[in-house]
Amino acid sequence: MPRVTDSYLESRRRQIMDAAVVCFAREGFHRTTMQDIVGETGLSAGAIYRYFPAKEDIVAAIAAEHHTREAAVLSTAETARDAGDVLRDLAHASLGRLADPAEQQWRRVTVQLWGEALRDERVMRIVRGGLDEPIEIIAGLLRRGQQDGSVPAGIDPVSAARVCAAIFQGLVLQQAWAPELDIGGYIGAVIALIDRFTASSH
Amino acid sequence: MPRVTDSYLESRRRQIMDAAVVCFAREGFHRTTMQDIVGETGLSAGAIYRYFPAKEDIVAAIAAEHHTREAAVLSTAETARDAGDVLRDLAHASLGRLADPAEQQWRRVTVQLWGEALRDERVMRIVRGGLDEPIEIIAGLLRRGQQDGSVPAGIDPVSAARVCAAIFQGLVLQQAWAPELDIGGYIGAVIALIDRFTASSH
Amino acid sequence: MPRVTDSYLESRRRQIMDAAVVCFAREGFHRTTMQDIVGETGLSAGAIYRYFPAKEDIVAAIAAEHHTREAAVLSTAETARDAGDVLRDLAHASLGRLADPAEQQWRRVTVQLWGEALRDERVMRIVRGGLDEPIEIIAGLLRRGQQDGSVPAGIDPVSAARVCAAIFQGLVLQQAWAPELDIGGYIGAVIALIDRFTASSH
Amino acid sequence: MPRVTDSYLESRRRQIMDAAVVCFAREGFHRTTMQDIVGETGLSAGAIYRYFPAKEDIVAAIAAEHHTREAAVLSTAETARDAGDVLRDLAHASLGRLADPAEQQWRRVTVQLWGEALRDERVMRIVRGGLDEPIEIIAGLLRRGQQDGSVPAGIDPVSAARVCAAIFQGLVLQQAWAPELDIGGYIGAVIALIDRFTASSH
DNA sequence: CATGAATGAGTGTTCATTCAT
DNA sequence: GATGAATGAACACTCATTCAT
Repeated sequence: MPRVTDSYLESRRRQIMDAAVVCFAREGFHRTTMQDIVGETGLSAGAIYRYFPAKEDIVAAIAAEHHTREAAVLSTAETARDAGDVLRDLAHASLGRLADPAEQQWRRVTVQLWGEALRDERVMRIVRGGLDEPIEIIAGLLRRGQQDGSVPAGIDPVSAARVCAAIFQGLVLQQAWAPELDIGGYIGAVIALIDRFTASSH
Repeated sequence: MPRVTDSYLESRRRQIMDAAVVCFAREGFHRTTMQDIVGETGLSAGAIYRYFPAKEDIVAAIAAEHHTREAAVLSTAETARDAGDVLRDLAHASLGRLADPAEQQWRRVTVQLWGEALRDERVMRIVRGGLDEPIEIIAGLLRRGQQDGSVPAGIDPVSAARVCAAIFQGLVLQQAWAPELDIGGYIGAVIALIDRFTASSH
Repeated sequence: MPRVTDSYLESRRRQIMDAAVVCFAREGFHRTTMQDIVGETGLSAGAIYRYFPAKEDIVAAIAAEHHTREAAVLSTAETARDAGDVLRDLAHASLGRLADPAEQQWRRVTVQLWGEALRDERVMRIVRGGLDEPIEIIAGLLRRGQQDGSVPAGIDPVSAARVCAAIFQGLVLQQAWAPELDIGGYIGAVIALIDRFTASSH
Repeated sequence: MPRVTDSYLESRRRQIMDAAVVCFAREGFHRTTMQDIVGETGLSAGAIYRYFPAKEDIVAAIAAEHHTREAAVLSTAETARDAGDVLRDLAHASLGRLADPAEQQWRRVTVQLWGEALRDERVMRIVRGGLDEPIEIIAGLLRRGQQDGSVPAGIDPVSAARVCAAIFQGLVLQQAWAPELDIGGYIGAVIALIDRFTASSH
């Protein structure tokens, strides 16, 4: 089966990562054995090691992909529009995405990556990138908002951005625990918060 | 008429749990071996099994203790004072507690418990209790606030309470990842949010 | 079974090493699996790892014991007697020992250790010690013999000692390959060589 | 009418065997993977299996080539010249060859073949041939020497021939372990031994 | 009652070999 | 004919748990 196209190789990687996500979501990283992944992919043990040198590398690859996906959402925020509008868009985009049932497994994996980051330097780097970049972007946004008066002065923009990130992270966690959670309501509450916070004073 | 006093037994449990927290914070649940805990306690393997029938039970016991501690903070919220004041107190109490460096290890363990809850029904029950009770209390608080007009109507109190919980959870996570994080600034931002949100309109 | 005497522990080590020698002699280091050793000892896999952290450590321990045994033979040579007499004693002692059928397995293991030394620094150190020490002793002996005239001058004592070592090593190898080899005849030839070499001139 | 010439096929075999010798000398038979050989040859895994049905066959082929080379040296001994002279020539030829640094890798492989012979019947046959033939030749030589009086009577010629073989084997081993060894000195000592042993009685 | 040596199923990983392309 | 991706049995080693002492 040699002399194979790059896209073939890439699709094998996908296959393994997808299977791993299924397993990790179901059993956690540590309770998932390579045999579980082997079973889920339909490949052989050896085949998997052709694409990933170790189990940890599958975890890291998943974390990295995760990060890439999440970063895509932020690109909408880079505009120079009104801070409140951008925050509202961001809330809808990032929180709204969690309503997609197809993403359910990712949520469970995300929560585990949070813990894994504490043990695995590589995962930490990836996962912190997924936190630090949004914080920076939102802090910049708030700073600009403070300059044009749409955001209250006297607040540390980075801390406020951390609160925004927390609102996202907390929802990820809560939804991982209770998938039936009312995301629309949650978004509504967040929007109300933003409205109040960035309310143009009369 | 027990051969040894209850307090003796309890202190042994403490000793094991404390050692386990040290190990779990350092290496994670799954990378921590019973031998690690044995080494950290100075007890024998057999002795530990006298107090906990299985490794998972140590995890569960730690989760339960965790929950108990956290619940204590909430007791201050049960008063009938002004919603904004209670929220501010709660923010100071619950977030401020994270500034205590002695609690650092717990934070790392907490993040892991979040992931463990997804796999262990017992841990899930405990850990969700630690989320659902605060949500209920805060939702009640907001409901009362909406009645007396100090909280904007038209917001789902439970969703808003979830946002409050998220603000706490997100900080726990962010601090586990970066212990040097500026908690004072974070609290400031949260207080500003509460101020705006519960601002007495007039 | 805890609180066990040192001699108990020591006898377990022996048991494992003896079993390993049987396996290594039969199948070689690399073709011997830990399961083979488990089967031969009657112990469990885990038990073996309590005494030796890795398979390589069993090999190293065997090499070390080997070396100790061999070194014992040399102690007879340290006397200040006539060089020829000492060489003859040494030939009888070291070569004669190979006639013991109980040592048969060791021979096969020895030959494998020779190759293993090329890959394993630890084994090399041990195994070279088993060569360098005898060479030094015999070279000293020959040097003294040259001074008192019982050994021909004009020969490099270290090189001659290497030849002596080779005569031993070669027999080990040849006997490993053909256990039925006539050791008595071999010793006879060696003794004749020594006689001629150290012939009292008159 | 082969599609490719025999010499092409033969040169492919050479290429593989040369690469294998490099790998075997570096890592030993068992630690060398087929991938190592693939990497060293630049051929594909499949290609190698066209020339050698199994890894063991590469080892066997190397052993056979080894034997062929060594046997060539012996051809000089078949003359009917004086036993002492032939032995001296043989010593120079066979031991002197070891001084060639280009042969260094072979020495390391040889020592491993010795151990491998104990496990692999095919290797044993080849490698024992490399011992038995010289022994036979030298024993014959000594026997003739005993008849014409140039070699002391009363010594078993086969045993003495074994000692000669041992002197060669021991040097191979010692040099594999310490390539910087003084071969000239060693040959000097051997020649001195032969001189004494075959000294024309007068 | 405490101990810690023993257990053994299970783990992640390797690698000689095959065979679809 | 050549390729190299795939195979999968086998490997060294781990570790939660037990129980003889």
